[in-house]
Amino acid sequence: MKKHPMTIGGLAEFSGVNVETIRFYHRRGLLEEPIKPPQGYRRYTPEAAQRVRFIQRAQQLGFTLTEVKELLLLEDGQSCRETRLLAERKLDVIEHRIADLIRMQTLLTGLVKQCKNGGRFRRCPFLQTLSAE
Amino acid sequence: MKKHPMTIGGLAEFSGVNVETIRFYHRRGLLEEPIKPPQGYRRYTPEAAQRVRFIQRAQQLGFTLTEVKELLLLEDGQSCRETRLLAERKLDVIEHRIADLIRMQTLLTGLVKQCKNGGRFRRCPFLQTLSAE
DNA sequence: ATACGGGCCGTACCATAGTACGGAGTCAAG
DNA sequence: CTTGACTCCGTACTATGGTACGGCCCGTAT
Repeated sequence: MKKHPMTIGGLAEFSGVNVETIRFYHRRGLLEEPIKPPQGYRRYTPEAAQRVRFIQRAQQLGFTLTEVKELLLLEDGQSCRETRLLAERKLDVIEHRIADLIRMQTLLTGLVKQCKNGGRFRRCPFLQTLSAE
Repeated sequence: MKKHPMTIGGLAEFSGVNVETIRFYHRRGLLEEPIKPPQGYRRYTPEAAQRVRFIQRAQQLGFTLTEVKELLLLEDGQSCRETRLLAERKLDVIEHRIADLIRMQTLLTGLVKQCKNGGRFRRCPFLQTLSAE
């Protein structure tokens, strides 16, 4: 861990993100701008690094930055019920996405199989399917 | 079916897309611009509608417009082998995406369950997990 | 005291797949 | 022959999650 009134570069490096990403999070209201002397450099406490980690984890779970912002608000209030609702909605979205992808996977697998079986002199079954009436 | 030297609006309506989308496909080189008297209106044959359908189906299978363009080129040559390679690569991507989503789903489901079991007086387990060191 | 690396800021840009806009021209019906 | 709907075109804007740039300022080590 860097010695801790870290500069933006230190925080970025420690968090494994780009400096611009930190600035972007400030703009998006995901990360509070640390107190900073006018015309001076921002100095980050370890809490900022914790916030960034929070954001990264939430993103890994499929939350958009807009939703992460909501989660961060909820975090301050520790509203478990609302948090759960957010998570359940996200779970629905994820389940739909999985179902869509599995449908694609099934169709694609079938088409690829047809291609493999097809002789060199038939039209490509894949392209035929895409073109069909 | 509309009577067929269709205008762009007719094609769009028939295909269930926006007029601007058709124009966008022209710009992207996905749809050939039909012959048209200079200063006149574009007139589309049913082949154009078929192309649009091709694009839509390929998109439903998870191909990006850039890939759809490749598929359209392949279609003209009917190169089954290359088409299959494209499809197999896409299948890989889809499988990875499914695996990622299932990982998210598992984690989220677990966290939601913890929230349900948790009492009113503990910190929200979900938020706690996101914040953890 | 000065060099130089890093931070400051606003703004523009990336990919993706379109959508919207506005002023001018065209086409067809009445 | 006029009206109204449609089309033309280039350009700008949408959402998403950042990345890049450039001119200037700051801070620290030498």
